[in-house]
Amino acid sequence: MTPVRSRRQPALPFRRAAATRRSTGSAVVTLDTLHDHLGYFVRRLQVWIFQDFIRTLKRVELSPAQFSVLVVINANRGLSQAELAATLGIERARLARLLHRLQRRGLMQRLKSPADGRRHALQLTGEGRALLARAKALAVRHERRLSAKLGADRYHMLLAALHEVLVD
Amino acid sequence: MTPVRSRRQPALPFRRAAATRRSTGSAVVTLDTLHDHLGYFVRRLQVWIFQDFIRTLKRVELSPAQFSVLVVINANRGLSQAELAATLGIERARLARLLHRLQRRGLMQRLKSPADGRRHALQLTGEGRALLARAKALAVRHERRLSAKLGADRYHMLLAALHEVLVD
DNA sequence: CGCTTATTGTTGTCCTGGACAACAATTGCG
DNA sequence: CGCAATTGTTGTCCAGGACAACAATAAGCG
Repeated sequence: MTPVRSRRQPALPFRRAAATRRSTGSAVVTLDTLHDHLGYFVRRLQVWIFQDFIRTLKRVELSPAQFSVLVVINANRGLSQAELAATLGIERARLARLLHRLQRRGLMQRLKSPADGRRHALQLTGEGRALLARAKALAVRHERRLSAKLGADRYHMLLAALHEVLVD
Repeated sequence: MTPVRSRRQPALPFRRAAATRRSTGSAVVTLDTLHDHLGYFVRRLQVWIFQDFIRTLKRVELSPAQFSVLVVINANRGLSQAELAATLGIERARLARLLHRLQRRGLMQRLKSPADGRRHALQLTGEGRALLARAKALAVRHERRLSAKLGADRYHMLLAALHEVLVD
């Protein structure tokens, strides 16, 4: 039940000598208690992932957020913005501006829902689907690089664990 | 090896019925290939962690970045800003402004390094150490909540895995 | 020693993103 | 009908990442 300080790790500050070794050689900086904060490492990993993702999808000029938006619209044609925002955990306000840019690029359309005058039925254009196909192929490459960084075993373990926790 | 099964678009994959169920009841939105992207889940987890961390440390008014800065300074007295920035993966420019605020709050000091006139030797003030102590106690509570959300087993697994990957 | 290069901290600027409020149009429902 | 809720939109504020420029200082090298 005690989250910090599992039984696997001997009490505490002994191995804490496991500090970050700088490239300068002898200089050593201790992370101290940050070692016991999962959020710190999750953030570091997330930064790495985003940087690699952006670099890999440079050719199609899609940010992680834009990519996820296109994927979900493509898989759920006619989706409303509120549903999309709730699904991806994006704010409605931000999604509106995000879609505006994608629409100006000719990647998707907002159709007025015949049943509900407030809703926009979202769908990709042909161009959007074509770009998304290219983007998905690049995203696979990114994912492979991530798997290589983590090690295939750890990669699958993490994916399974987070899937189990976050997919309701 | 292949992390993503690139499939065409049969719109609704079979087992992909593991879609997000909206509170509205019947409406189901598919994440499609996002299920195969670790970055998506890492980001969702990171958002959750930061929100809980900020809420938990509300009393001491410390952001995750500020907290990490104080922890590392406290554990490495006399550190320079460049070293601190490199350790935490923060940009020098951003760290300068960040420290400015912490200094105005009286939590830390920049002392001129006697050996090197360019460097600032960073150290916490008494007030800073006191606040950090309170913050650490709160951070432990946050960590417990995170462990509860993930499940203690998964929590320790994730921490060990990321530690192994990201601590060089 | 002098000259050039590197490092350190700082400031400015641009842009993305999260958070929140307000609003018009539309729908749902008592 | 009349009022509350929903949807999409816009405005604003602020944290944060990225990048350039700069002065002060140090280090390397002839």
